[in-house]
Amino acid sequence: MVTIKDISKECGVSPATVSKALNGYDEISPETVELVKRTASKLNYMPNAAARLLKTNRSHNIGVLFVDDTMSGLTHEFFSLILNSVKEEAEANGYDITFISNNIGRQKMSFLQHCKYRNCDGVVIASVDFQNPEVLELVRSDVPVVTIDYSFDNLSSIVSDNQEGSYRLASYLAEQGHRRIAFIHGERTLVTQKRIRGFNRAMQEYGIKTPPEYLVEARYHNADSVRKATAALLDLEEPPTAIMFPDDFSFIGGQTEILERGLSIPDDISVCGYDGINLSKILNPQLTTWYQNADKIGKESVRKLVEAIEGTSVAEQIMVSGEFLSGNSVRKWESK
Amino acid sequence: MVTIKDISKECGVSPATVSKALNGYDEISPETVELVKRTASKLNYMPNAAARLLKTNRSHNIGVLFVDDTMSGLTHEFFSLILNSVKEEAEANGYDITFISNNIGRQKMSFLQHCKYRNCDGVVIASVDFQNPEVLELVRSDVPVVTIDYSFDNLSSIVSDNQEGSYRLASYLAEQGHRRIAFIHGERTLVTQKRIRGFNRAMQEYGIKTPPEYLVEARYHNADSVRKATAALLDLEEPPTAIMFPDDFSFIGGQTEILERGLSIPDDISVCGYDGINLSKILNPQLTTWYQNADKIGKESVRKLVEAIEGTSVAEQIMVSGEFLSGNSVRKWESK
DNA sequence: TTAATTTACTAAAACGTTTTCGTCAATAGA
DNA sequence: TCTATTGACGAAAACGTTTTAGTAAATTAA
Repeated sequence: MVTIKDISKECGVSPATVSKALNGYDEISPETVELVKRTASKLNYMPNAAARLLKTNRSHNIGVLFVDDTMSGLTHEFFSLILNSVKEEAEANGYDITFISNNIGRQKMSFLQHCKYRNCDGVVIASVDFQNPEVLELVRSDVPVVTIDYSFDNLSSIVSDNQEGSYRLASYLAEQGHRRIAFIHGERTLVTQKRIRGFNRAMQEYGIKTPPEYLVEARYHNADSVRKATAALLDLEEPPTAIMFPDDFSFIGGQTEILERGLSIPDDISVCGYDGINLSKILNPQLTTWYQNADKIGKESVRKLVEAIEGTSVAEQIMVSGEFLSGNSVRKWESK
Repeated sequence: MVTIKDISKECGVSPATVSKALNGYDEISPETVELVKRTASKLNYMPNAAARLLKTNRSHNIGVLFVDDTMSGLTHEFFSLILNSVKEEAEANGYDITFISNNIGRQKMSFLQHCKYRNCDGVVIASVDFQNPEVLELVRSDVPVVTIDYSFDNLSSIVSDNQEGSYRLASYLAEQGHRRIAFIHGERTLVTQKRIRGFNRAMQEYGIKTPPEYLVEARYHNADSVRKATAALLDLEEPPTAIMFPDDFSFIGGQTEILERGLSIPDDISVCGYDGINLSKILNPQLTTWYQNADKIGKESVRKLVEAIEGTSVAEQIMVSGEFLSGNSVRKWESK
């Protein structure tokens, strides 16, 4: 391993000078800087992140806390997209990312402990149970934190405009003439509440009375659970003519149920999803859905986090807007 | 930050003793060990990974090198599954994972340099271009490496049984009476070659002559490209009665083409995928496919890597077997 | 000319561990 | 009883950086 000392010997200057030359201090003469940099690259020098961290207390590492137990974290396309975007933006800023978990080796440690252990400069939190005591401990600690789709006081957060999304989808269905619109929503998180609010607002604006049976809970990203919810809706005496699904992926569960009953989309029943992931575009029929800008969500959260780490950033709640994606899964409904 | 010194003061012993007590050296009396451990947890002590690394040269960090440019790395369900499994097995062994990239901050650095910078104890490589000079540099370096689905001499590798997979799928189609079987395969990587070999072997065993047009190249995980390949097959004078697709996800592209031509699966045409990801199970009709044990692939690669890091492991090529997943996408074909 | 400032550099401490080599007492062996 | 061994611990160096507080020479100011 080639160290600063090797360079200092090769150049005939002190290690301190090498360090300063490499880090752009202005008290080193241009010729020395030049010499040091050249020999550094000649020797293929790489600074040792650990040694640097030990002195500076900056690891250039940001922690990522995504889903704990539900397991669908890395395989959930929407979150994969966010993760990917977080990774890229972090790297662009000179940071690596570390997954924060709470069982490393045989030793149980809390999320916060894991962060301290790895000296994370900050953490991006998404898709976890925000009531979890360990998450709260982390949030309230001195580690800079940015949350996605959930907001704490005094902390920056990036939220997708969930209310707008479901509002627009529901409005669209109403505009197409549907009056019996059901909404299969996910578990009752904050995100879900926003979406329900958006749905309700649309219903109200179009003067549509929605029977309570039309609002049914299922599990995000879970085709089975959504299939059952769909079945329940289709079994109603007055089944809906349009269904809004919790997300694009789980919609496929509903689709299965619909097709197996000999119904067709969109002739017999109109549907829309949520997320606007790749999958939604290649399904047949192409799914009408709401695109969430995962890329922007990821980038913005890293941007805010780096601000929080490096400077004095003021806590801010950033709303990332989405986009209506029209497919072929909704048809005009003629009122009788 | 609470350090070993704090504990040593609290206990009235030297830092050396604390370190030894905490790390289970046998030269410390049981009472002292007990005392040290108790005060450590009382003070909520966490060792500083960087300081430890500096002395021991072990970061307890393993690098993960997945896809560079193609971008479909984290959003590719199959690789997500491997990544997830790698992460879990790593954590179970006391390691964190770090994504290896070659542009961190504004500074361009090679994969190897990134590994050195972060002091990765070892690296798992998958789904990259194994001819890439930077990848080769890493592979040939002194950093322990395990590769997935590609083998180098003197290095451990974990490979999925690709030949067997496509052999079994093709055989199944033949057994169902199909004689015009096409294979849309991915880019010509080693994996693809194995799959083609498996396919050919089955054709040979069943005495089926496959015209060259029946073997067509498309891009993995790319619905568009696969759709075009499908169109080409259906445009043939003698179109196939069964098509094997490169993977479950991209099959959807083919499905779109098939449905748009008014054909139905499996009545008019039989299909099968590859991977056996979640998606394949919820599609309608359920896809006949080959399940690759991503979980095992991930776990085994970490197991071998940890062996390579910690002890003297002998380089070994581990074959992970898959499983035939029968769906409803193939029908018996009556020969005329 | 002398004093003050600037320029370009260095010595050395520090970050939090681990580990080698002692040391000193207590115990065992002869 | 005297020596050899064992047990339990500590001092201090080391890992590779960064950074503070210098210092000596060169330059400028008075």
